Amino acid sequence: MRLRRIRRAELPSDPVELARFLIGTFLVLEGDEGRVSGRIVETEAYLVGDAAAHSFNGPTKRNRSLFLEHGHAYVYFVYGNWYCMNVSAEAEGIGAGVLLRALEPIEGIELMRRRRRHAKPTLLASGPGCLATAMGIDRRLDGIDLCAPGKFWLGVTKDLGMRMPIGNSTRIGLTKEAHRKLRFYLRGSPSLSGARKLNA
DNA sequence: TGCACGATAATCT
DNA sequence: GATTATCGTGCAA
Repeated sequence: MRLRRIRRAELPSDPVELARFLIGTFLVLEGDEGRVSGRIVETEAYLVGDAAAHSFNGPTKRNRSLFLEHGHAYVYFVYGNWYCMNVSAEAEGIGAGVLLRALEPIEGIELMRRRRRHAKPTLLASGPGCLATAMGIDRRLDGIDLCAPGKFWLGVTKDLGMRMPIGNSTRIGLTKEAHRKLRFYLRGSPSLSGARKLNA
């Protein structure tokens, strides 16, 4: 599969549009242990003025990457055990992001399997914490420009723009703003997280 | 104190 | 097989 780096001008600078756009694109990390990549199949948008968004209360040391120009990585540590990542989703200075929740492993499946132990191949990166573990994403990647030359980037194939069956549901694991339907997923993907009825 | 989580166990169909 | 309950873990507010 031939992947090329995405250009920032191709990325929507609106969280909902970006969340939809990223479905079917690829996340690539050329790490010390090898290259891993996967097709993004599940995302969630976190908006300006959204009480569930990490950026809601303004920039802090932790969340400042959310305020970078769209297309940068925001990596954070949660629940004492896992990392999760967002793609920043607005103009510089505006805090919003798209959480990457699941991807279908493409390259480096053996490496992902080692990191994740016993998971089934399709489920190696099913869930935001699993995704980061399988890919080998950690704090060192926070703030990286995913559109710039480097080892961590967003890729697309020739069929960028092909229509895909994208589903929409409520976001997972929230108490605030739980009713908003800001989760997007590739219908029929075997790698989705979340309850069955959310993936209809 | 409360999480943008995940694994295991318990409790269903 | 599928959904629901519980709990550990470290850090920011």
